[in-house]
Amino acid sequence: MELGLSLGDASKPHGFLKESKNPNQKQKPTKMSGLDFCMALGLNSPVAGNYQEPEKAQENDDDDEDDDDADQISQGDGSDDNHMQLNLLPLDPVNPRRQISSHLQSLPWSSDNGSSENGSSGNMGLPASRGLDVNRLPAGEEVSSANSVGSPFGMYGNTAGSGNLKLGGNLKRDYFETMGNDVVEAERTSDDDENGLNTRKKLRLSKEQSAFLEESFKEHHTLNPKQKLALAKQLNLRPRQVEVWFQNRRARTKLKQTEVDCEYLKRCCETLTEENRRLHKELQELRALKTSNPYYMQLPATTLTMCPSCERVATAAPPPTTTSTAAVTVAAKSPAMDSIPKAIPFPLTRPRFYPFSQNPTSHSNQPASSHKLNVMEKN
DNA sequence: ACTAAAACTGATATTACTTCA
DNA sequence: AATGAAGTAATATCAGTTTTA
Repeated sequence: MELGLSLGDASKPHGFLKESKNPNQKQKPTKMSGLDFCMALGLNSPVAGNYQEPEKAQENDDDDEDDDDADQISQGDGSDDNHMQLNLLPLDPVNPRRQISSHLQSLPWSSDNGSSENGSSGNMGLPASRGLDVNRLPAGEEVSSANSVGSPFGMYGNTAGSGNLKLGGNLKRDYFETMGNDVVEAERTSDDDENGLNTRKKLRLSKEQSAFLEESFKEHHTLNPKQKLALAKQLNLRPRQVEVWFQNRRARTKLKQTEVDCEYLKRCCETLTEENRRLHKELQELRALKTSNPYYMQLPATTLTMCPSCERVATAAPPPTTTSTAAVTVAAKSPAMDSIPKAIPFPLTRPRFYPFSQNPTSHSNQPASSHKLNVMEKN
């Protein structure tokens, strides 16, 4: 197996990435010239899953513990069996983000790989932390979760899925996160290599981890990079796992909220439907009243009032002393009554003022037909 | 077989930076 | 030299999907 990846390094004849995507960038006197991006790998082993580079990276980490500012990594044991070379960009003093990326690439990859034993720790009885050491990160720099852990060499431990480096889109995330997964994968399946298992293993979070994440989620639904790293370290997880957990947790919250909203809207719909049905019934009563009492519409002015308690329109003549305001004023012989539609379009809103408001309980249980009709004759 | 959850993928928005007119 | 527009890269987040215990 042999993989090569080169950007702009003429000494590496990997032609598939020689040209920049952006034609403009080819014209730029870029700082990358001379030392761009170069990865080369030669593996004689037919089973790439057997690749043990992460452990080597761990050793390298131990040796270079103090070399935090290394901006270039060359990996490889010099043997013919495993060729590794990784030349990365120097730190860009102008662009912090790129500086971060470069710096992170220079971080000891195996910080997450070395100790998988379940040693005790002071963190909630969880295994001893093997996460990324935040103290190694430059102060003030924000680090994305995507590339904060994992070794790029781990990707070569996965023959099934890796090898086709995607360009564009979430290149960096895909690139480093995939490799991060593969690192863990290589770590986890080191015992299963003989089975050729390269499928991803899903880690079930422990109850303690989930509970701690839940508590954190109660405080804030999103994490800044520092919080993410701190949580990851505390829970002995990769920052990517913490990030994914929060993403899924937000999705679950949103889904639940959607269900609640849906239920509420369903109830609203039922209520409105019932009200619509009731109003239709009242309308029929009014029409019946109109036909049964031909003199009714000859009144010069008619005031129909609605009971505030039972919300029905009164249909009987009012006592002479009634002075309530009109809910609906209908001029006699006016086309108003005739203009009441046969079918009331939905939604039908209820009247917002109740002329019986002074004493609504006196007739609240009376049927609509027995209600008093407040008719105020102007003349 | 089903489900919940972990993980992945593609799209999009934002921000910072570089280049160029 | 200053400046704004355009292009690019890095990053975060989300919606949808896949995978797995």
